[in-house]
Amino acid sequence: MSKNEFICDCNIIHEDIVKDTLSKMPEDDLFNKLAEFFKILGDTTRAKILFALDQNEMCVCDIANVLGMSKSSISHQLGTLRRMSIVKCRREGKEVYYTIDDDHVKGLFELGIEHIEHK
Amino acid sequence: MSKNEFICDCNIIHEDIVKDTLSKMPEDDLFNKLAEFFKILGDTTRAKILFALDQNEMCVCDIANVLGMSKSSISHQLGTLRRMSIVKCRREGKEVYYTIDDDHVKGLFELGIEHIEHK
DNA sequence: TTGACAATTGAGTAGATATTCAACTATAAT
DNA sequence: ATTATAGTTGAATATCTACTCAATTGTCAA
Repeated sequence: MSKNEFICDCNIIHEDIVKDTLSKMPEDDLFNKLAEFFKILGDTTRAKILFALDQNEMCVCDIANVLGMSKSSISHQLGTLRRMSIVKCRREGKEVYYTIDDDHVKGLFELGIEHIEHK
Repeated sequence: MSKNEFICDCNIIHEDIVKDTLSKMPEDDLFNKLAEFFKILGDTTRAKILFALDQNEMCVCDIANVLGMSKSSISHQLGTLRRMSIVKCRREGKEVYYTIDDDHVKGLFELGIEHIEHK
């Protein structure tokens, strides 16, 4: 009597396949972290910000102008990217300059573009 | 007088940097497609489904049991994955069997896990 | 110190989306 | 034909999240 019987509304059809798959499934924590990571690029604005920062280090106003969006919305997004350690920033006078702080972002872009081109 | 003046609420601070970045930005369409692609793995349920299907071809009920979720919610997610050509299915009697139909999904998982481990 | 501008932040809002529920289709077995 | 099971689908709901707006902080210059 598996735990799933209380949550799931249907029968197991191939016991062996289900058992095998279950034995290979990583723990929930990994999937949560994975999903959190992919959500980062799963938003047009963040994708643009990161692509732009991959070209040049930039301050908030300049990023806002590149994307044609409000300073506030850009700052909010940069905040979430900062909290996730995807970007880092340094203050220089009145401006705050942002750069990418994660080596895997570029790889993600490349895979994503490959996917789009091959479909 | 750029188009952005009407949308953006702040001044360009480094004209040269902004111009350079703008010249390197791909068109919106690419970012929309990229974001759409990354959203796929940006959800715990879909990430689990795809990981599971990467282990074994499976029917809907078996997937539901592996994840401990309802048949309906799994079917809904499989529907969106199908519409995006990320998975494909074949019917065999009463069951419908799903497999992954995109070569880049595995690469995404690997990059994602790498990111998590190196942080 | 005062004014101006860059940036951040919290609250509120509107739009997106994942799950549930119920109805429905498809197939197989009796 | 009827019944049972696998799967799909649409509508409703509840949650999440991106942006706006307004207020605030930090820094520089006069």
